[in-house]
Amino acid sequence: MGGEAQNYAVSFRLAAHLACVDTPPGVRYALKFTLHDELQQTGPDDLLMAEDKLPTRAQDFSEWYNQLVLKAQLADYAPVRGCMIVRPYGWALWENMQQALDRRFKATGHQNVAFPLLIPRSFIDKEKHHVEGFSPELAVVTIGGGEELAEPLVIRPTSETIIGHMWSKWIQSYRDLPVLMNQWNSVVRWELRTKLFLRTLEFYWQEGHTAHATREEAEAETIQMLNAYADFAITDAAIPVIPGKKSDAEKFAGADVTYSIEAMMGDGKALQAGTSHFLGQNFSQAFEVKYLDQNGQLQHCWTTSWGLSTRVVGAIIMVHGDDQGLVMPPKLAPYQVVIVPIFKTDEEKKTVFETARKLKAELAKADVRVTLDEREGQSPGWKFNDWEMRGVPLRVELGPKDVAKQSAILARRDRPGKEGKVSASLADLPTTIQKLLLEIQQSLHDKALAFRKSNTHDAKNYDELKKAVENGFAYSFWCGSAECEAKIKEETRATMRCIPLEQDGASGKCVYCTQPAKSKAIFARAY
RNA sequence: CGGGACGUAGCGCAGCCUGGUAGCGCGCACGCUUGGGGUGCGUGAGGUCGCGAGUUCAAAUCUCGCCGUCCCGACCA
Repeated sequence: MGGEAQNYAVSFRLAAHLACVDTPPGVRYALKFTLHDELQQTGPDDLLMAEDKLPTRAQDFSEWYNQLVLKAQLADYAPVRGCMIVRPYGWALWENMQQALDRRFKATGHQNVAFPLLIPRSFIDKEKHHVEGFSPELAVVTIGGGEELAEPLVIRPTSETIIGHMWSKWIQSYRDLPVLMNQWNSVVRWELRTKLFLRTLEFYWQEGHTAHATREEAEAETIQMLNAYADFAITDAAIPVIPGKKSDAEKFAGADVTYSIEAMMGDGKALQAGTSHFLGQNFSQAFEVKYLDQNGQLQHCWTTSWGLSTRVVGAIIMVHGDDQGLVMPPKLAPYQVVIVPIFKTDEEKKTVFETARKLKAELAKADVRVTLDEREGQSPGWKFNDWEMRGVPLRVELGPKDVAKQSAILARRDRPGKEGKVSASLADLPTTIQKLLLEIQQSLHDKALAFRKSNTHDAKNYDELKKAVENGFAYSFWCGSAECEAKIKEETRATMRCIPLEQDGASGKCVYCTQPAKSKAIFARAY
């Protein structure tokens, strides 16, 4: 049975109760206070009334996240530990992300492919670092068709090996290069500690794989795709990110250099939102991916790989979400606009729906992703809250008074309460809405960037670093030594997130050992 | 893998200590009411009490074992 669901609800109950106490007074919280007062009089059972409220982020960020994913119907726990089921609303968001990314991949000459789920165990063993990195988290198939397999198969944790194997057959000449491929799939890594979207045993992603004739070209590809991810995060997901280089301790097993984009979540923790690896010749040597160059010399290819996963769904939740629930960036939102009809009598219902359906068609025609909430039995107020929780960027409230005036109320999700509401005429609603959506997109990004800035500190010494990573990023000089990095991690639980590619060129003293340091790095506690 | 919590209706819980006909709320279905910020009332459907042994006339309840989930840590491109 759903034991997984029980515990969060236990704490949620408490959380809901505490939320009643902690929430500052205001119009929209009046109900909560009323409930709380009743609770005091009538006993704990009436807490049930508050059960569909979220905990606040300040009170329990982790619980807020867990609840929200389930309540907004983005995903649910699968019957297998650590696995998730992505529900239609969550998958619709992922599909929009896929499209936004796929566009960029195609524009830079990549083609989509599909490699198999099962990989011979021996393939993993061929690249030394890769084995070390992945062995503990492999799922292995040993029986097929009721028979013990001669060679165990692993469920792909990533596809470098099998792709390398095939490339060795396909690539012979410099004329065959570059090879620019990408695949959308899922991979399995046996993680010990899981959280919906952020770390699950199986997760959905894309993995790009490319092979090049020269180191320079492969390095340029690595950076190009890192930039594509950054552009996607900033312009489509409205998430400001820091592109940078990983330390040896944090890089991908098998890569020469790993780059990532790092984002700050609403609790000040860091999340690696995409990675791009320069693999050097590690895999081409292990799998003998070779080509004959213009001079008739046999050369090993230079390869790259890069990936971005459904983890970014988690980032969108944790960056933009507020105490009312999700806030979807308009460019990726499954629904950009929801129309909530308001009526009393059957006659009103008829005219309101007529106008609402017409409006929906017009918006759809203007390429706005719109839904009309035709559910029976729920009051408009209930629907307002429901769609706010689900993060729809813009709500259109349409009632008899509006139809009479040929106008509608627009409510912005990013500006809660009455301030976010304006009246707009029906005639030019599509234009007004398109403009508003762009505004919301921009304001989400700006707000997230302002938040990151205010929680990032140029920590000049170790004490300042310790303080900074309590609830944000420390941006500090680092000498580059693994020892300093390890000590910092051990003593503060903060890891070296990345060395930002953009540096101001100054040099200083390592935040830990005070030895000369040439570049600054981001340190933070991370998901 | 260590520490903690838990598993009873779709969901959240009570019942267990002290064994004796399985309960409450939400949700769901139906009806009325209400509807511009989480309406109110009534009626109704819904459960192998995680699984397996044991003790007992009798087990949701006591004993043992197993399985599973969540949280904290360790671990984690």
